[in-house]
Formats: sequence, C-alpha cells, structure tokens
Amino acid sequence: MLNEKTVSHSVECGDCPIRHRAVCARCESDELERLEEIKYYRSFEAGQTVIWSGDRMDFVGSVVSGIATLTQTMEDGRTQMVGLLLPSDFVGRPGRDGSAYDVVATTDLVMCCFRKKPFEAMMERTPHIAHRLLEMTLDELDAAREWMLVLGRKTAREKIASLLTIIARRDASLNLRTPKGAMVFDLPLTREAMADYLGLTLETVSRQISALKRDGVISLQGKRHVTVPDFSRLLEEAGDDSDGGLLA
Amino acid sequence: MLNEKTVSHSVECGDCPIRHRAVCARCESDELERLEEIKYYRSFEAGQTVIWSGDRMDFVGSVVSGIATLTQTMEDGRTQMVGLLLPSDFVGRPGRDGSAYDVVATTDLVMCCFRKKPFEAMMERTPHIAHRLLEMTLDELDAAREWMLVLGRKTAREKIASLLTIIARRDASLNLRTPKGAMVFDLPLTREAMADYLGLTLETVSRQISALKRDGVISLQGKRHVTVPDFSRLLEEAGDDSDGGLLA
DNA sequence: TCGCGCACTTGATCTGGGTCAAAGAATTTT
DNA sequence: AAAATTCTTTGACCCAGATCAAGTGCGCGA
Repeated sequence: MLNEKTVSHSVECGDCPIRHRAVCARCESDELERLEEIKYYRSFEAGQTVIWSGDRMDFVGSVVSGIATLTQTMEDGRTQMVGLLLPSDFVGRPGRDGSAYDVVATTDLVMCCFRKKPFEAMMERTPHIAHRLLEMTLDELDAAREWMLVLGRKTAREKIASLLTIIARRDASLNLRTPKGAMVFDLPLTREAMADYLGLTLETVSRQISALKRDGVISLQGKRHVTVPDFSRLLEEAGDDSDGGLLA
Repeated sequence: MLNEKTVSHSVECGDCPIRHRAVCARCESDELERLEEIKYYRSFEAGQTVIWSGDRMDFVGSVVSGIATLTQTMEDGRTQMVGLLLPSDFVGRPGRDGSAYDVVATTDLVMCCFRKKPFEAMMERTPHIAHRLLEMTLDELDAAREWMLVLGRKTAREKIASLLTIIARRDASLNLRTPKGAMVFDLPLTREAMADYLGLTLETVSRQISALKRDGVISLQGKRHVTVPDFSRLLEEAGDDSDGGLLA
C-alpha cells in the first residue's frame, strides 16, 4: 500500500518523485507549474559528497536515482550513518540554513532540487506542501526511532538481519520474486557503510553475513547479490515479528 | 503582544505550552479562541502509562509539567527509550491513528490535550499550525539522529556524559547557577530509565556515574541531585566539542 | 597478461560492558 | 519502630564484538 501510493503514482506523474512526494497527492495543475519553474537536476558520481555537515544548504530536493547517505562524524573519526536516502526520499530542511549531516552519494546519484527560498515561498502559498512535508518528516522520525532500537538493543546478527529487511522492503515493488516467493536484491552498500549504519565494525558485518549464509537464512551470488529464500525467517532473525504488511 | 517566540512568552500566554509551541508564534486571537474550545487537561501519576504502543490515539497534546518517556519494546522484553518528553514537548502524530510507542509518565504528569479530529480540522484552516508542527518535528528528527550517534558509536562513559549534557541544557533557563557558574540539576530518571535511554544496563550506568564522580566531572548530593562544576569538561567527556551556544 | 588496489573474508586475541550476585540506602507500609 | 519494597552500588566473572593481522579474489589500467 505504501508502494502503490509512492512508486506507481510517481511514475505516472513523470520522472521526478518530488512531484508526488511533496505535492501530487492533492495537487492542482498550477501548483505543479510553479514547482516546475524552480526545479533543476544535479548529478553526482559514486563517492562524491553532496554537502558537508554545517555547510550552507540553499536547496531542498529528492533522490531521483541512486543512493545517498546521511552521516555524522565525531572529531576522532568515529562515524554513524543516520539516514539512507533511496529514490523518492526527500533531503533538506525547510527553515534551516545549514546541513546537519554529511550527505554522500554511495552510488551514482541524480537529485531533483528546488532552490530553497522559492520553495519556501511556495510552501507559504500552498498549504498542501507543508502537510505533505510534515507527513514525510513524521515517517522519517518513525524510521529514526525504529533504528534507535536497532542500535541500542539488538545483537550484531539481528542488526544485519534488520538492515537486510529494510533494504528488501524498500524497493520490494521493484524487485523480482522467484516463483517460490524468494526475494532477490543487491546490497547497495559496502560492508563498511553497513557497519557505519549499524554501529558495528566491518569485520563483524562480514562475519555475521557469513553466519547468516552458513545458516541458510540468505544466500549470496558474488559479494552483493542476495537471495532470501524465506522472508519471514529473516524477520525472525531481525527480532521483529511484524511483517510490515508486506506479506499477505 | 502574542507574537514573540520565547519561553517567557509562553508563560505570558498562560499555563499551556501548546499555545506557544504550536500556535502562538504567529497567532491571531480567533485561532486561540478556537483552540481554547477543544482543549482539555489530563493528569497522570508517576509510573502510569499514558498510552500503549499500537493503541488508538485520539488526541494530540503537549506536556505541561512532569516528564514522560517514549519507549519501544521487543517481544523478549528488551526496551529502548526513543524520546524524552519534557514540559512544552509535543506528543502525537497528526494524520496517524495509533501510537507507535509506549508513552509512560516517569513523574507526575500534566498534559494539555486536543481531540485529534478538531485539531486536524483546525490545521487545515490555519496553515501556521502545520508550519509550526513541521518545525517541531524537524527538531525531534535532529534530536533522534543525534541520539543515533550516541547509541551507535559512543562509549558508556560518553553516553552518560551526553545524557547529563542534554538534561542540563534542556532546562538550563530554569536552573540555578552557582556564583562560579556551576550547573545544578536533578536527574528526572532512575538508573534503569537512563540505561534504557542509553542502550546500557543499569549496573553500567551506576558504575559510570560513580566513575565521573570519582574523576571530579560531577558531584552528587544524594542519588539524584547533580552538580557540574565545569560544563565544558562534561561536554569534552561527551565527545562533543560544541557547546550548543549555551556558554558565552 | 601482469600487477596493483580495493572490497571482502577469516583467524587470533583482547576488552568494554553484560550478567549474576550480594548488599547498602532510602521510602513506604504495617 | 520494624518490615517490606524499591532504587542504587559494588564485586566477580564472562562473552559479544572490537582490534590487530593475514590473506583471498576480483576488476581494471598499463
């Protein structure tokens, strides 16, 4: 249900998710026109930094394709990923000047941006946009809090399983399902990036992935291509009984 | 007169923080009137549960006095606190039916509530409210992500120092400062609640507090009353160089 | 085709924080 | 005032995951 609302509709709408995510839900054509006028695209290569923490950020936008990460870094170099931006995710905080995090492209990345000033002006005139952004921000808040449970209380194995669960779900609608219902997807992150997301070291990530493979919870083709023969088994490993409405 | 965005203003406004936090910033008197009509108060005793995760939640509101916590619990009983609600903090998600978390009063608690339906109707009519809520939600999101760094990458000692930092800051305006600039405050949480917030056990919390005391970073009068002789020292211990603009 | 670099795996060892256990201190109940 | 309950501290030991250290395997440019 989440999927049909976002993905399929945004495809109908065109190639730019912001239309749907921020506006389309209840859009009128003149609003779309106005957004169209202040819209532009930016491309980044894998590994490139979109914006550094603390830098002035004069745009908001959303991911069209590729993957970006939000990370925080301590002075001594310890880093924690605080968000994973997949296609259609929104970036930027209306009403704030600077970025609170480093935003880095982990794959080649295309973003659809709006200069912040005109976007905010439009928000003033168009209440639907503020409502849509509020809804999206509440979603992100839920996700962040969910992740606090993962970081604070789950074991390394559960953390890995939780991450795989999220990745599998996030683009479930795009993924192939084998006849028997197995799920197949590619890991969009290096072991190190996974470690930064999970509050682990890359060695522990590697070991736990090996363990899940050994125990038949997943199988790997190459380093990144994952097959999950039984998704509910993976959910169990994640310590999470709910299936999020994905299975039915 | 109802246009200043300060703490003292919310006091001028009356005894109910929601006025300020959600509306007062740019309110007009008829909006206040309408809010007044759908407003009511609820009181809870220390330890009482305000609402269980998953339960239908037909109100939004804010804390007037006392402290509440948001927690998530796994089936096996592991719990993680995902939010700490202090006076003036907002609770509830416009547009959502159920609570995502257990909300528990850790002290005697008074909340100012609005039935959700009329509140949402008012949001539709009054764009300022949606803007204010968006701003507040973005603040909460920042806080949650900041906490992800604490949970994922900080040591037990740093975690304790980080929590003390937050508590000291949160009500800095209300706190006494001794002539020499020391900060004094009461811990509003048990050791167990602190552990749940920090992803630790209560034993580790106790040990690290003892260690900070031994090392002169803090001193305790009784179990709960804390004196911080040098706040920048505490910030250092938290692994956080910024002073958040508090010292000047 | 070689060799270099990067992402990943695996092993050996160490340690921070968890677990289990006992006992103080502060409050409330009887 | 004694007893019970709840919160906290402290000690002894253990283990999950970190750290340190080799390797493996694959892609890519020369």
